[in-house]
Amino acid sequence: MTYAKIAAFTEEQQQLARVAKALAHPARVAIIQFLASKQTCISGDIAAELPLSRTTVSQHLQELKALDLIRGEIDGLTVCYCLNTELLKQVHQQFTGFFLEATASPACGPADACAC
Amino acid sequence: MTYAKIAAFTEEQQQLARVAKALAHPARVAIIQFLASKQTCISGDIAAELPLSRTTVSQHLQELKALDLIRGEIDGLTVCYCLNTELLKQVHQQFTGFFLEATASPACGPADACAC
DNA sequence: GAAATATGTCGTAAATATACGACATAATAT
DNA sequence: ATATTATGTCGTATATTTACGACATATTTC
Repeated sequence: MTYAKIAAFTEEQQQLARVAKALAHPARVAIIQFLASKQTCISGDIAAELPLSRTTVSQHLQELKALDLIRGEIDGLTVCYCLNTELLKQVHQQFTGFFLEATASPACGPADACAC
Repeated sequence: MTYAKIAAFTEEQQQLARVAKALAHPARVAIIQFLASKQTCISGDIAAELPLSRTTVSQHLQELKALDLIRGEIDGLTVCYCLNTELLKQVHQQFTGFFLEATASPACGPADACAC
């Protein structure tokens, strides 16, 4: 009965954690950066740019696609991936809200600790 | 020889992924929000606020502490945790840079796909 | 139609993460 | 000194992630 107490948290917390998890591997960060750098939507030869096997890259792509952060359209033989910039903007706002909340309080300084 | 190809990515990508990973579980998001909500730095009775055992919460706290996102000072019997707001601000900027980069290109719209 | 090409899916091995009970430790209280 | 309290650490069971080779599928190209 171990594991998966995730449902006990708020939907907001779960949502933030889900997106954070999508960014929690350098390969997925790199994929998003790569897609952003290309004006045209590049197909799965993304794999050629990364130090990972094609299969593994495909797996990472599916994870990003599952959250709808990226989209893929079949174009003949190749698949054309692109960023869902609308969603990414929403996610950015979500993170910003979280960080503003977290950095609002003075709390403890950089080197010293707190004084409770 | 499987696993851990992480070193092959840039330090920037690894750093972003590391922080994202720290936020990749709702419990850790909740912990940060809880610390932010309290003016005083609350000790480990954070566990009482979360639907998890004390041990598990302690584990999550250690993960956040390992990245220096939170700090803990021993105050007699209790440990006084607090947010490292300075670092959180830096992390916020880092995420903002990433998201701005990712949302800069027009790419594909919300419902339609890309046109390569 | 057959060969080549681009992808996705499946199976699987190894590494990590999650969750918690049982102990160990240290400090306060009695 | 002893009991109580607050924490951390260890061990361990289970779930998930990461990584990749082997196949299956679909689409061009010849």
